[in-house]
Amino acid sequence: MAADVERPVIVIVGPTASGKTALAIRIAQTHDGEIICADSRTVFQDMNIGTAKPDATEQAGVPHWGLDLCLPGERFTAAAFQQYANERIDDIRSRGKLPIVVGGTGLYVDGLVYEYQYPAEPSDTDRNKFESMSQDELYKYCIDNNIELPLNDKNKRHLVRSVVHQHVTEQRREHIRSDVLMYGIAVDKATSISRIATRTEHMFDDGVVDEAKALGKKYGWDSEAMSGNIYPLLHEYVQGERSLAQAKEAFRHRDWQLAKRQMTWFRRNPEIAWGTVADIEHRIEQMLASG
RNA sequence: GCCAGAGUCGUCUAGUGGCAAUGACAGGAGACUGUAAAUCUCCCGGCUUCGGCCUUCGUAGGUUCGAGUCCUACCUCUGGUA
Repeated sequence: MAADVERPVIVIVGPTASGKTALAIRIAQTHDGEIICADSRTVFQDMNIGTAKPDATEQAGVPHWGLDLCLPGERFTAAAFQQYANERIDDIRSRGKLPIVVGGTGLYVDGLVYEYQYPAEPSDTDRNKFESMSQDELYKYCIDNNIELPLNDKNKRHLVRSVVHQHVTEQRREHIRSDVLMYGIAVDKATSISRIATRTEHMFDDGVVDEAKALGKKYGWDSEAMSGNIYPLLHEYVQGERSLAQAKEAFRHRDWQLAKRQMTWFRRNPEIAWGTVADIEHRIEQMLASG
């Protein structure tokens, strides 16, 4: 047991299309590892091509966790991910394997790595009540009930949080799990854009459009899970509001914007060791060899 | 050739005498603790001792205290027409 605890949790982050998955798989293959995906979209079943979820052959025999955990339309939260990931880590270690967390969802990664203390969740009806209120109403509710406003009081989701967990203020990122090693894949703009372009073509060839159509039909285009970057524009394409070329262009653009937002999140994290895929692979190899 | 209309910040766009000039998109920075590929905040002509200063709305003139807005000419584009 003690020996297991010594094994680090390797966390690999990076923007979309940076090559994290392939890197993680290589590490896992050579070091008897198992992958936990920290991704808020691949948790959904049926969303495969559009989320760049690795399929069975791509997984190359490496166990992947965190995929297909729920149905689009179901609620899957950062807190749920934290709990799930911790269970997986414990399980993987108990079997003597190396846990590798791979993620593009900053909140999921932070929740796990900084051990966010999620306050007790109120009943669904309470939460639903507040979520059905408008931003203005929530703002007023805070004022009227003397509830501390969030930093960003125009952000509905943050307002809901303030109302639901009145006055709960957390210590922000004060400590990090001691058993975690974080690596970030740094990609320059030109490379990122060209990788995204290539992947976009592959996704269209693989049938993202048909997949999106099926998803729209089955779960509704307005489903929260379908709010992800690419689906609204695919919806427009399916309805004939834009040409294939325009759809692809918009697709690449949205993906690139996502990549930038992801980087904004990761950049602030001082624990991340940045480098190219080769750099990181090398460093991880060395660390594992000496450790 | 003539008649009409149009030329505004990277793009589209508001603006008919008080404007560094509307909105959107793009771009940049940032936030983020229960759906985060979400949602939201700030910046976005230049300079600034932050009070301002300078340069801008096709080009060149003109009228006016004052012009993106009015007048003249020219250039370009779009419709119409011997």
